[in-house]
Amino acid sequence: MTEELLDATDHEILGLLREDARRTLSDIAGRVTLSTAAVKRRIDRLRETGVITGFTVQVDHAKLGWGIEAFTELRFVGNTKVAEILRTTTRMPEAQAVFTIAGDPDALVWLRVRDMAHLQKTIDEIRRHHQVTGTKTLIALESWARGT
Amino acid sequence: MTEELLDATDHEILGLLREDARRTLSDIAGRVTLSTAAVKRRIDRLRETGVITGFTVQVDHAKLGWGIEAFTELRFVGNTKVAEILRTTTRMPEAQAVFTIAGDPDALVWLRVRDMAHLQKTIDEIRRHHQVTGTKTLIALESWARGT
DNA sequence: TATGAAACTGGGGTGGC
DNA sequence: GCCACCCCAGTTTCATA
Repeated sequence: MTEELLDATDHEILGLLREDARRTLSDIAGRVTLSTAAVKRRIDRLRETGVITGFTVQVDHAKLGWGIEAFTELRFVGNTKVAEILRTTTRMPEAQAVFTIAGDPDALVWLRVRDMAHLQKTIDEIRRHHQVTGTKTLIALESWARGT
Repeated sequence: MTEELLDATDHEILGLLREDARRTLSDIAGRVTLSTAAVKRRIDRLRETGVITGFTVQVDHAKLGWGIEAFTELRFVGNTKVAEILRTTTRMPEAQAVFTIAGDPDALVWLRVRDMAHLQKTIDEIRRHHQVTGTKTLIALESWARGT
């Protein structure tokens, strides 16, 4: 992993795909001045080497009725296992991302919920699954995420 | 927005596309027992109504050499405008997401960087752009995000 | 208003250069 | 890396309940 896997053209292609993963090969080829076959080979290689891990849709969660975003900082008793935290929280549909932290707090969970009652229920559920000594929840006023 | 926009089949289709946005129409059609034309119409409608906002690739940032994730909590002087925070941070390639918060801290920035020196530089840059009274940075040991 | 069947079109897969 | 071919996915149309 010390050697550089990608050249400038690969990065260009990655950028174009991040903007719109459904671009056709010829569209990309035109923009990076390569042939479609060449572009295809590069994309295939990006997938094989694991740089590209998949393709998804971007969804407007507010339109689905999940309009509230929050962060919950978690503090645990000393012997709680990091893997355990990830395992239980990642199963919750409300969890968008989970980070285990070096320091205080011990973990950070990005939540997306329908309303405040739902948020309350979700935090309670997290507390129930772990030996949580304390939580602090930050409610987002506005948010932005790369690629939306 | 009070009425339910989507039925069960729409949610099913959304779920399939989130797993893999490059599924063919006939693949989806087979799984939800509809014709390709019907599936296409539903996906088109999801795009028109803004539920689906786009299609992207999922990238393994560690493979690109951006292996470190961190959160920076920001505190500002009273008169700092929320819009201003979003505007400047979202331009930084290191920022993955930005949240303005009701309470303390005032904002939360999810960063992805190459190494500790890069993290330091990035935090410095954020501080330079705002009337920041304080920052606290949490470095992630492990992370998980929905759809990876 | 939503569906399914079928015809049309254009992009992706492949192999030769 | 380029070009040309073929096939299939995506799209459109139309009849239907």
